[in-house]
Amino acid sequence: MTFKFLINEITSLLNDMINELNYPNVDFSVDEPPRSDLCDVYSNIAFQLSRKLKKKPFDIAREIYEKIIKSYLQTKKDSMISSVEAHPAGYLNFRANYTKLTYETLLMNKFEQGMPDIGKNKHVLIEHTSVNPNKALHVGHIRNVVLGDCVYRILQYTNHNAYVLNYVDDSGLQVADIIVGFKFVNLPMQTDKKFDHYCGDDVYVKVNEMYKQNTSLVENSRYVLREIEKSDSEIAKFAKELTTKVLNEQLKTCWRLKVRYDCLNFESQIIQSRLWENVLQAMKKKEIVKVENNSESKHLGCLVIQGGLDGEEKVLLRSDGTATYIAKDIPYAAWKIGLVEDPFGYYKYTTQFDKTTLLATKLDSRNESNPGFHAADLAITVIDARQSRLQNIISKVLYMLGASLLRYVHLSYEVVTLSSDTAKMLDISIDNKQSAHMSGRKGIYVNADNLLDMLHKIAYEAAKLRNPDADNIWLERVAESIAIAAIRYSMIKQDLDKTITFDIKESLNLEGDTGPYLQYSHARACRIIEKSMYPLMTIDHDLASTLKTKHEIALIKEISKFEMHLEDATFNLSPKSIARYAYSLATQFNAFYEKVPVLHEENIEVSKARLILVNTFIIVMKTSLNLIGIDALEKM
RNA sequence: GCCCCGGUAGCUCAACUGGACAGAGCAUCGCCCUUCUAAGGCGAGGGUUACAGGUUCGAGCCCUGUCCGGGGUACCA
Repeated sequence: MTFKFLINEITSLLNDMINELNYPNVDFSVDEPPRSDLCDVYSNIAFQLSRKLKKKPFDIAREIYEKIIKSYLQTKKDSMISSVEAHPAGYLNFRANYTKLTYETLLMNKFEQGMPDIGKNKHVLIEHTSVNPNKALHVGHIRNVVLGDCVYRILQYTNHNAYVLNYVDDSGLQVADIIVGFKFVNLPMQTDKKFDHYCGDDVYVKVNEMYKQNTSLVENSRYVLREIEKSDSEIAKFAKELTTKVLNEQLKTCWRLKVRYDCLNFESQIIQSRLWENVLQAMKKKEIVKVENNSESKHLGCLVIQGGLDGEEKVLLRSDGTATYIAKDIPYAAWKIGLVEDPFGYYKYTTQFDKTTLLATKLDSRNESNPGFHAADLAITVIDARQSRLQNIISKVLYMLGASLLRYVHLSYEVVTLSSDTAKMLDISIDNKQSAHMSGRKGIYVNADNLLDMLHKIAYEAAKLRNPDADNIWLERVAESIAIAAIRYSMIKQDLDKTITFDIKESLNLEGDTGPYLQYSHARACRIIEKSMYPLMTIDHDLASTLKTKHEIALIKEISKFEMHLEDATFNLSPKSIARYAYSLATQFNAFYEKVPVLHEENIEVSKARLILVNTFIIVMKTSLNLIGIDALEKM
């Protein structure tokens, strides 16, 4: 929060300066420098002015300093700025008033990080996970789940009225495939494996292998697909039973990762509800769709979107009348932003790990109060970049139906692939390629539960080594937290438009730039507070002025930047910003921890001030970790 | 073919959205535990930011072209 004050003060000082000196208006930056030994904040304003004024940047910087800043610093006593330099390179370099910065920053201690109201209670829906209920989650899905959950946490924290939806595609081809496995290949329903693993690892893969030899089986899947859409058919009932069973196992995996939801939306109900008809009517009215009757067209007899993106047609209803994926997604999207009335009823599906209620849609909406999910100001759909084209079509259709383009956001990210080493470990042939794409159909993936189990085991051993006397319940709990931290952090620290090359060996490393490293810095700090003999003080200016070594200032500066990164994460829907901030915060703390004694400091006043610093670090680190769903362990 | 994304140290990735000398982790090699947890810290080596032009006071970032990799372009999702 405080660092932002410094930047704001400099920005307004420079804006006033432009007016006073009658300089032309220019865009200029007020930012952090690449290295902290240069300054705390710099501005490029002299460069921007130099073109219009036809003077050298350094001369302008010096002029600004001499004519404006010098007297500003002399008169403004409560300034966050302590000194300014016109650098020969042309930059204006500012130093912060460290005592003031320290005081303001450590004051946060007092009110435990007040929530910044960025969202103003804006109604936001976040759809993520949405894994076909015919298989278990693999690491590729985890990127989606964790990304969506972190965005939820960040929006929730910044006062958005946010809800999480999980779209259950219970009537698609992938579900049809495993029904074929059970009903036509007669694979057993009974298994010792976790049921989602069994369906994905064995049934789904096996059926897809059989399709290659036995084309009549493919016909069966078409038949199954048509039957599922009739709600009262035997197949439809079986599908419901089957998908519920798989879904429940998938949810266990998500809950294990500390991911929660507000509502399950079943695809089958989107077709069966009036939702589909209403949107269809609206689309017909606006001539967005038509039945293709051109006998030359490859889409003869289908209901198509005209001029989808590049003027190409996109099929909504197949010639046999069944709906394609996008035909269900458009009404769903329209429902999200309230272009249609809510046709659904809601019932309590279950209670989740965090004691919150998970609701699910149902077709009967009589005598029910509506939980108010639909008609959001903003709908965010978390789905990978391969869906970009489809998502763009959906946006365009919503726009043609009268919605603002700003209300539907596709949060896109690149997929997760397996490194060549990992592919080899799994006996996957990749012919000299650098990585392998995962494929549920081919059985090429790293299962999420299995990965968590491996991480848990390693973390357990590591924790036991360090805490030989600890009891088993504690070790289990800590190991689980560490495993989750490792996997969550690894999924969000990269840029969204970069493929994650997943490597098992690397992911099992709990050192360096990892989630456990963040937890460790927090745990270390907690031990200092725990062992302290003094009660925690509130910062005052005298205590603040005792904190002046390099590592203290660096840590204070990093803490003071928390809200800037939170804003960045919120506006850009970017959990990465929080993840990288937390890492940098942890690094600063570890350097401090190494070089600056707290409990062993002889000067009691200094020791007390450092305790406040450590405690503030704990608060900010814990808050940051919560935002990305990592437990702030007090001991590990 | 057309559209989208990527190419930065041996490997995996950053770079505050056009600013100062391109930074971390892993791996390799050194050093630091009678001192608040060594899941840590310090140091060393490692770079023509794929390539060629262009715009700019300034380009890893913007523009054009080329090369390489991935994805999309289904009556699959």
